[in-house]
Amino acid sequence: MEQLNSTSEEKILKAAKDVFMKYGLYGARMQDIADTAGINKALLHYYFRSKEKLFDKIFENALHKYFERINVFSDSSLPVIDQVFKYVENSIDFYAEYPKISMFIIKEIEINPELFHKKVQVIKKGKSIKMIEALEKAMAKGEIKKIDTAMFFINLQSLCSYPFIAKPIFKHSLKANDKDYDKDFSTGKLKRSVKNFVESSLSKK
Amino acid sequence: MEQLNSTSEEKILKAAKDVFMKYGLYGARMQDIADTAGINKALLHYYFRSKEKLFDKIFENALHKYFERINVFSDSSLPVIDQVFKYVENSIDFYAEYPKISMFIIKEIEINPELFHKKVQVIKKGKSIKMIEALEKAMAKGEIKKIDTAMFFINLQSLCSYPFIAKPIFKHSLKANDKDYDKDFSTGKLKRSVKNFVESSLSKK
DNA sequence: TTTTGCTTTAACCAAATGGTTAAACCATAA
DNA sequence: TTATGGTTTAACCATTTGGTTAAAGCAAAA
Repeated sequence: MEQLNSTSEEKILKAAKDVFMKYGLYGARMQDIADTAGINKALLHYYFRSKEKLFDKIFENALHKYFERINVFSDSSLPVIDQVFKYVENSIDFYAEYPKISMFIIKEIEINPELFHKKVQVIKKGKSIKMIEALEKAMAKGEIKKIDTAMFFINLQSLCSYPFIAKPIFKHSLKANDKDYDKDFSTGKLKRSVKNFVESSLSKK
Repeated sequence: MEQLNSTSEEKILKAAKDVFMKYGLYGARMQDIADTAGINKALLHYYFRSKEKLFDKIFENALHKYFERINVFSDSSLPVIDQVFKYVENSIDFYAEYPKISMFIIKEIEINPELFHKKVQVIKKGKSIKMIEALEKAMAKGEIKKIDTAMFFINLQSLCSYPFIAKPIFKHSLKANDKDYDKDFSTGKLKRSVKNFVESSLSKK
């Protein structure tokens, strides 16, 4: 659990990430973070003056990672559909690696919307979502079906991230059906089904 | 905020639901619940002996409501696709009314999986998901495409519930695109796009 | 070796937290 | 009117919480 080859500060950040993501700002306990990091509680306050300061760092990291991912969209010469395919692959790989990140952000927005808005303004600085822009261009050129791009974006995000968020529920619900969730739910299968959705949503025939 | 025409017990349950759903078991404060209910903190312990007992009641109610919904599937003489359409409508109406319910359950499973498993066993008693059974029957009869029913179920749940969970994020992300989220994101529009997904996933041609 | 400066700790502290208690309140029945 | 029994409260209590402090470790420079 405790990585020996890392500094106290790194151990703290790792532990804080885990504990804050599980319990949120209010639910998390400094003692819990200290124990998880395998260090003294006073050392937390030596490196990060307060709970809020430490949380801030974790939350900011999560926001950066999340919005970086959501806004990557290659502007290569490939057809838009293939670019969306690529986006789906990257997204699913990302959520497989950080399954709790979107829940964490959503939960904390609910509790402290002002903090979120302030921070996101810094991160995004008026940038709009590249994929939506690309889709609208392609639509204007008649390369894809006429669709509601915002709704398409919402659907896509739903398909890519909810399976990881709700894994614990699905695991239980589907087990009753005598299927092994972890076997059924390979990211490969998910990618294929989301790509099917993209295809039927965008492809003209 | 405080409903005058309700007993103290009802006021407490309503307040506890709100506070627990927002902060979780650990993050919630009894004083906060008392204040929200507009009553004395000692009265909480008069009606529900402890924080855990009160939480238990709220969590159980949520589980019941959630699994009741997820397993309703009419066995009328309609074609399966129409039945799935109906299911989509009901689901989206349900999540519009209780947008935080799935997040609440997911979060608490993460923290206390044993409690969840114990409670769900009581609620579900070996029942498997009716929709999946119906789809498999229809598939055997050749009425619909050959699909992975479990994955279809996951996709469907994702499309129906994530938009409500992630509303705060989407609201922000899409505003940059100069669109009014609440106007764009009517449940009507969502229903239509999810039905499109159902159609293209199940319909044979 | 001694000094310097960063790191880590044990022992505290004040405030907040879940929970208790005994008394006050208040409608109804005797 | 006066018991009666459920309801509500203020005043507490023990424990936990975030946070501080002063001293101890400890590696590298002098």
